[in-house]
Amino acid sequence: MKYFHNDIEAKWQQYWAKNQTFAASNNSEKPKYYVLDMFPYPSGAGLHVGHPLGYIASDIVARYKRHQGFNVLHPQGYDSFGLPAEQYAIQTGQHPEKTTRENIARYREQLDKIGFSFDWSREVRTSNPDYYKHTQWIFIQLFESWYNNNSDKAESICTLIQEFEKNGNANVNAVCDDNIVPFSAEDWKSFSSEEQQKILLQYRLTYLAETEVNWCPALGTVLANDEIVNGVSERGGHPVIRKKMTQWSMRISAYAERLLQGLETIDWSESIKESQRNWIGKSVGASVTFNVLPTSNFQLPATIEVFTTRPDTIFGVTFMTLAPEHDLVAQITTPEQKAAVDAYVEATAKRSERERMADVKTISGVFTGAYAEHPFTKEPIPVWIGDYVLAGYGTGAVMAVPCGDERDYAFANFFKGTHGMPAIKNIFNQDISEAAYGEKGGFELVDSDFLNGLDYKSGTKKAIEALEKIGAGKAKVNYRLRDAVFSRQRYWGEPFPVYYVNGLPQMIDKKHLPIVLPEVEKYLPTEDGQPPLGNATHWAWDSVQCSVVSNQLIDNVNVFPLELNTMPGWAGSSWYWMRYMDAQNENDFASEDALKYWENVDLYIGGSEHATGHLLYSRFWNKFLKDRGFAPTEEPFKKLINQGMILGMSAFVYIMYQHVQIVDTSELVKSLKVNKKTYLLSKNIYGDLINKINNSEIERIKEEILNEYIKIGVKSAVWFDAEPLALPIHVDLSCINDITNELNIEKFKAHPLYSDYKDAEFILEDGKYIVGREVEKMSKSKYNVVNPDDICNEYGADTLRLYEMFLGPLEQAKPWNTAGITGVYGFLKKLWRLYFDDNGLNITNDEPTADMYKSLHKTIKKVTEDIENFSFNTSVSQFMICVNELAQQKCHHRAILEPLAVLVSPYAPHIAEELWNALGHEGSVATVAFPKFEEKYLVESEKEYPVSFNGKMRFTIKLPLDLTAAQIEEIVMADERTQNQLQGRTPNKVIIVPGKIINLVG
RNA sequence: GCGGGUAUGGUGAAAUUGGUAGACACGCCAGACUUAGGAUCUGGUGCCGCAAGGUGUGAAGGUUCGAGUCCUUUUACCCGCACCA
Repeated sequence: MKYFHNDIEAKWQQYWAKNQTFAASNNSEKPKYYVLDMFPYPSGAGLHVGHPLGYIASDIVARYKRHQGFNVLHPQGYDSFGLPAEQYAIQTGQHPEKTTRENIARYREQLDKIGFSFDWSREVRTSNPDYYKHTQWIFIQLFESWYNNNSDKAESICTLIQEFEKNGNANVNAVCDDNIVPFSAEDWKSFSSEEQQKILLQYRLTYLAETEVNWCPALGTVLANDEIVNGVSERGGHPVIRKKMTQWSMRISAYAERLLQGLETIDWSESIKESQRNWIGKSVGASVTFNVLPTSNFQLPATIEVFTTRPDTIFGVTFMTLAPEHDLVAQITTPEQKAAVDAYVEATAKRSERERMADVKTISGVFTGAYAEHPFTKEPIPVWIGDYVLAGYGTGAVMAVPCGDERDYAFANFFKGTHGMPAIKNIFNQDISEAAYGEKGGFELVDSDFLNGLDYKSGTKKAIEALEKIGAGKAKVNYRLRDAVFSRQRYWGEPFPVYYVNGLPQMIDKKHLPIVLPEVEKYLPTEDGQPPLGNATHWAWDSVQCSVVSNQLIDNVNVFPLELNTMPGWAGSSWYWMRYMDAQNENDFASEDALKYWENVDLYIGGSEHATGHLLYSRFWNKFLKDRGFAPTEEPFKKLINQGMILGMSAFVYIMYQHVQIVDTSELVKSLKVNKKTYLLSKNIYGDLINKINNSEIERIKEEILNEYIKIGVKSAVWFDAEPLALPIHVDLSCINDITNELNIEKFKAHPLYSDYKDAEFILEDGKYIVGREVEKMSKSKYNVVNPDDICNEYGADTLRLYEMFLGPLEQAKPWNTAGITGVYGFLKKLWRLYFDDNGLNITNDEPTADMYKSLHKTIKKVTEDIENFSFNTSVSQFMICVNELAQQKCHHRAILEPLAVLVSPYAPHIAEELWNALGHEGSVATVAFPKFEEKYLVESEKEYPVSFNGKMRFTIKLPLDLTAAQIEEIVMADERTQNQLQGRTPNKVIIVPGKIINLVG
């Protein structure tokens, strides 16, 4: 009986689906285990072999845990709102819902083929109204909450209103907007409802505010900081500019410290934790206020607040610098400097974020003409503006201490001797003639009044105390983490459950959710620049009927306009793991019982590209929901593993055209295109060509080409080698033999992509056309994509699963090479032959030999340890060793092969089910107890000792393990091979570690 | 610049945590069988050398009886962040 993977796999996939084998129960006596994959965005391209890598690993863990007696939750779903479907809709007019649905169907088909043990009854789709109704609800909760620094958690906005009514805002210690105006309880009560709403917006965890946002004109939307990479949009690489807009924001900054501290409690890779720490960007220092001295045009009292990590250098302040966008710039600039300052501010505004970033080395700035007063010395300090100071960090202003800061140093030197730039003050007992002294140690403060003689630590402490005493500053912790912009001017996203009364946002009550995405004719922004939802004709809120009605009914009395923005891509993915716990719940995002039972994710596997975005926002929402009593734990993902990328092996052919540049003996002939013929060079011929090696084929082609030129009238042409002669182009993998790297010329010529080369001449080596190979990222445009469906059809899902694991450590990037797959395929066939011969089942009930038990138990031990350590590649090796040994031992013994079938089932579930059934068992192997390792089968009585001389292994000697070191020494010294090695010498030292090694020194 | 990571045969990689470097595979070489297949099986395969032997984990030092593993210095590549005050 042969191993037919196709029949077996189809059969068991149907069985699992029909019997709901992997449906998790929410009421179980078993301990719970929650294994989660980062759910995919269903793109039109479908899956390639890189995508399932993490899913296979998590599936192995899920299946293993079931064997270990856990109630396992292993769900899957789709992050189905997003830009690509919408861009496609804009181009084709096709509704994104339709393309998304089709893409999901294709994904599902591909996933099913690989035999994952997902509980599909819990599938989620973020674009499904049944799902986003809860996303909208969470948004409302954020709106109805504020962050109380005293309790260090989010609280209902009601508690804030009560406090306002009782005591005004004097005692409120909240994370809120900067420009809070103090008011009393009486004030609050006297405010109109609208005034009260405006004040509350300054405290809410999601708030509407005019802020500087990243606007991407090409995508027609704003983007969050994590959606911008190197100054351009992450999706599509379009430029991004700064723009002031009224947008929804999430007060994630309230959670900065908890997001940072929480990292200490979770089992994530150090690099991801570092990324998050970096993104949060905590710095400890002080805020210092400087009074601005009056000038002819500016008399009002004003202060500049700065943040510094070096309050100890306060006496080194030589000047101050404001960001060009700083609010005070316009007010304090003197008439004499106005023209220069205006010009500079304008020029800076024009430069894109990217230009400003690319151009870090150029120093620029202008003196405002104004002076601030040093808090201690009362000396006037000139105030400059410069674009090296970022408006978005700290207060957008710095106290410049050139002797201790590289950038201040460079700035001071650049403007040295110009109006408004004093000489650098040095407050370190260090030489700063060449560079600033940036270290936080190894110095003593000088010329620093009461700080003289102190170091960084004590100087900082004393400076802060002194600043507090005179009311000019205080200790402060600053975070780089900014509040996250939450509005997108796009169609394909969650609508906000928000309508506007007099421009003030009102939440729609929970019982009217979901607010369903309206139909629009066009997915583009409206002509007057409104987001795509501005095209909807049925998009107004009737606050009496409590339903969405036609825009024509808007009267701003009962019927109001609805929000036109939609939520960003990360809204739906910031809580989805909780929905899986109770995916069918219609009233709540999940029931209390379900949340309490499943708690959080035990193992989360996904790509490292989500290091800052998804993982930070998810932790934020989880913490918020925890504060408000809706989420069970402080951190959502206990352990995180990032799978490495599977890279493609691109193939290349090398084209040589005839339109190369050649030199006429009398004049230069520029890129004459003869265009008669194209040559395709085999890999090594191309190599010879670029290495300028004489090769008769190349010489022949050169001559042919030269002859063509001569035919069109070029006299006595010679080859000009400096020109690029040939270039590589990607060739589709379907046209090559993966093992021999030989091009199938017939297939290549027939391939629609390469019709241009039908008449090309193929320059072969040894009668073959060999393609070049290179490791690159797997992508459609590089024609190096390997489809898992093809692998499943040819070798089977079990082979695919084993091979993906066998490639190397899960977290490491590694190239895919289909050629190697025959190794694991052969292993499965060999495994099969332990159970079956040509006549069918071939199993004996005889007692196995000690060797057979040893092979089995060695494997049980290794595989168990490997799964616990997520070292899946080494278990596959161990399976191979085991099967090789058992084949050698002619093992057909039930007592060995029964546990072996269970052992391989997490990795190769289909064949395991088939073997388990062939052995006479009913039903699925999925929850059969995992074999237990027993030490007794591995106990050895002898050991093959390596015998080394001066650390070099010379021979081995087999000795009983119960010998003492002295006995071993005696036997080894008596051995003639020892005497050969020693040649009469006596070793100075004999090192014997029983059970390990023997080493003779001297 | 800062932070994280990686480096071992022709290739993917292993190494019980300081104890026989290269397990397991791919590829390659040789052979058996054959319905001549990209099947199956056997043996070999780090490099130099006919061999004895030498040499070998990016490089250079060090600790140790013994180092891929620990320490110091250094190089290359990958990933993140980047005028963060």
